[in-house]
Amino acid sequence: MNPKFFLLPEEKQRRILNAGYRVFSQSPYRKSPVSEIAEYAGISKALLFHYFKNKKELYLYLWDTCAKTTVREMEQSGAYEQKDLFGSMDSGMQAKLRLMRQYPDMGSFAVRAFYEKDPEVSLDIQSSMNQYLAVHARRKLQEINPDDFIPGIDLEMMYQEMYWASEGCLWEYIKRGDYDADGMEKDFRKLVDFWKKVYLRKPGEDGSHDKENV
Amino acid sequence: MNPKFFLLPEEKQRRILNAGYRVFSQSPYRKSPVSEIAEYAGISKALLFHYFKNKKELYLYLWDTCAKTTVREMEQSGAYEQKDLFGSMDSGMQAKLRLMRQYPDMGSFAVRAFYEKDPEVSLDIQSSMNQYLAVHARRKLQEINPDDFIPGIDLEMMYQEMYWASEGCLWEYIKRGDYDADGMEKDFRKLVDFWKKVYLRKPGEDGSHDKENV
DNA sequence: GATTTGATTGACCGAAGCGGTTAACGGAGG
DNA sequence: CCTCCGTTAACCGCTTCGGTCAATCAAATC
Repeated sequence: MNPKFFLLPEEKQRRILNAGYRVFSQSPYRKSPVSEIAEYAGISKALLFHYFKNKKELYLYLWDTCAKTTVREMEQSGAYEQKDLFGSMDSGMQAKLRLMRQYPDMGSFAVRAFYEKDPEVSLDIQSSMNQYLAVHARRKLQEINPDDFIPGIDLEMMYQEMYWASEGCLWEYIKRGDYDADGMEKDFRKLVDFWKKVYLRKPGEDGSHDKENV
Repeated sequence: MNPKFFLLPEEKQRRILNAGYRVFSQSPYRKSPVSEIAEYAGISKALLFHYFKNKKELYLYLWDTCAKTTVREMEQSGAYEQKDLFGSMDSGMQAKLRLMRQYPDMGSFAVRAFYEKDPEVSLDIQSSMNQYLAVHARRKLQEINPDDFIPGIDLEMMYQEMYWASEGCLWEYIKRGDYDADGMEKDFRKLVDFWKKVYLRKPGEDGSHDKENV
């Protein structure tokens, strides 16, 4: 690709990225025309082909940038270091929302690209994905303290359930093309509050040792 | 449309429906070629145009059939009459799974069609949808008995949360193109069991009047 | 003011794909 | 042998595709 792309004003770069995410997230690779991307970005198709030598290079650049941006944002959020489970979920969601505010269609693009079947790009996607997965640390449910939660609860299931609910909540917006990050945040906050009330052990309940009961 | 379509063996009709759901669920209306549908269905494009006079008619027929089939299946499931909240959720999910076994892509098709923007079909979709919504009864959370659940819980939020979690669980399969209805059912069952343990009031807890404590 | 330079684009190319039609095929029934 | 009818390959005119290129234009340089 043409290195002059990086000399463009940041806002113009982002406009091009977002146009690409948008178009590629709505149709499979083969049915996503470059001309449509150029139109969304507000530039001519010829200029887009001036920065990227062909459609495939543009697509793979989008994929790579999307992965890198996500990893960076997640690491900066501190979601991985946090001890508190709810705090870590909150940090993760904050990062997700920050991404969505800058790149509304990046998430949908990532899902679609990950499951893309077109032989022209699928191999490159998969191999670069494996690379990222190798670096990316696995989740770490084992570090939480079971005594914090109501007795007898299946923690694995609880975590799974919380994950599904937050995904379902987000999808509610995404599937109708609504990018209201503030609305999502509000809904998510309500979810977390609800979880805390339901899952966390109430002080003074039949724990083996309740030292704090002021 | 050609009434001879209905004289076709049922399995062939279903193959055509499924081919249509599949293709139209993966790209927007305009980018979903009829030829591809014919290929999936295992017939020639000419024959498809023999049954449906054009692409639009085929699309709207799919939409209409999808709506009718869903409504029928939901009504038969008894999900609307059930008093027990979990029982009603279970019936609903059973119906959903039965549909998915027969028409794997119908759900994705319905979502995509509902949000379709193409002026050639969007008006017809919207107006027929309003028709269905007028008939379809609204949810009825008010009928459940708050005393069955742990005290102080926000029932509205609980219902919302359960809905999101089940949607998120399903989406986990759908987004990766996996139609394993058995797997979905197993996951969903585990969800319901988890909910029952967490949300239902344990006998002997501090209710205002615990008459049953044998 | 003339000239160079580099970003940007309208117009274009051959190829492919689109929705839709038609003439012909082929097998079953009379 | 002919007739019917479900079925299709081949075709049509048109649009759209990925990609190219010569021309445009404004700013920098002389």
